[in-house]
Amino acid sequence: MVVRNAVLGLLAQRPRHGYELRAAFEALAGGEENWDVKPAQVYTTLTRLERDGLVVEQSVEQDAGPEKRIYALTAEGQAALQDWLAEGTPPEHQRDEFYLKLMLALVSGAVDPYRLLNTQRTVLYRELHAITNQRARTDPNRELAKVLLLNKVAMRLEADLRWLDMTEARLDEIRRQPLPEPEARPRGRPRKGIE
Amino acid sequence: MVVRNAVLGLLAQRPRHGYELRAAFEALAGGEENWDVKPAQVYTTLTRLERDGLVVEQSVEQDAGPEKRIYALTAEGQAALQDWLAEGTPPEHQRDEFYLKLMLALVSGAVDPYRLLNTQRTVLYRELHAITNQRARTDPNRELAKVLLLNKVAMRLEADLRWLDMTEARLDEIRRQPLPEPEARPRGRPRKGIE
DNA sequence: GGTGCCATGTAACGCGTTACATGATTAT
DNA sequence: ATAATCATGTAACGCGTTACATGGCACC
Repeated sequence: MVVRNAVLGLLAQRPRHGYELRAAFEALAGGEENWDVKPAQVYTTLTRLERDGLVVEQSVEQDAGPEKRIYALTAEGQAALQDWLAEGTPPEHQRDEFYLKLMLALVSGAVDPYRLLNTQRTVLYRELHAITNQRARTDPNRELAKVLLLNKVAMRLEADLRWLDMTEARLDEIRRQPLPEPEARPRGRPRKGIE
Repeated sequence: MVVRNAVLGLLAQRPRHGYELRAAFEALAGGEENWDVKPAQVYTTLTRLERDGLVVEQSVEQDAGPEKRIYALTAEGQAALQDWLAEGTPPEHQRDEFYLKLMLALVSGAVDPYRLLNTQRTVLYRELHAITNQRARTDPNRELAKVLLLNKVAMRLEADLRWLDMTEARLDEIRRQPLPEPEARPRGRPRKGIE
């Protein structure tokens, strides 16, 4: 969904061909080490967008090199882009992988939960360190956008690290708790009216 | 990937059938309002896990009701689970949707970036408010795990809100900057040796 | 008899990845 | 030559969603 709309946004700026879209996307998203879009995705996305009438193949250029299929936004495409930009962006799912992993470690008993927390702390610290270094090497006068992105990532990592400490302090309490057993719910009794 | 491994974790605790897995997963992950796994995903996941030898169909029970196909972990499945739990969890992609949206608003000129920031601030505040209320209604003695999850989400939202303020303060500077134009790169000249 | 829960699936599609395949141009 | 960049795709698969389909049981 994000890539699809990003393609629309870049075509709103000016018509482009697939290869160019890929490069432009990665430049905006913070470089290929951060968000690597595969060619296959770009071309299939363009095919679907054309099929859905959000984009048209404007022309095929060929100036000393391979042919370039140039796409442009349609009115429908412009509208779709505007809708997407106007919408609020839902805080990308609290489908939290690490939290679940910790819970599964507790119920399955397969690994030591304290080891899990320590491993994760190391991962986050390393990542934070890498991000901080990268930020220090980035010139805020020429690449302010990138610095802002790095700040966002760093702030999230710091929040997650604080959470790890908090959670470790409470871990013994969680272990003493019975974990939720949903199959204990009574059968066949409607429960809608209660809530 | 997460659901797949979560299924392994729940089967490590004890053999279960699909419907039961779904309920158990949602109980662990913080309720269906937070992470809703569709039946289709559970059953297709089980099929693939069985095909890959991580899980076997142990038996088919039928005690006064529909039949239940009960699955159990294999040794391979146990090993796969342990690998997953032992691995660090990569900080789920800095593929940040809102950041990209903001950049696209700037390059496409389709909407006012300040409006974007304000909309997002409202979204995050509302979400934070909802989470805080939910946390206040949750008994930390009976559902400590859920409280911890809510804390994590709240801490991230607070970090994102602080970032929004920071970014708004810098927005005029970003607007004055030329955005990266990757197609300005010279053609056909190798660039690996430079980096 | 209707509603709602228990329990199982299939089909079709979107998004994303990996691997494969082709062919032109340009720098060394 | 050969390596790298420019430029386009197809095929197969995994994950996830929506929609559809089936059937038994329990409660009112």
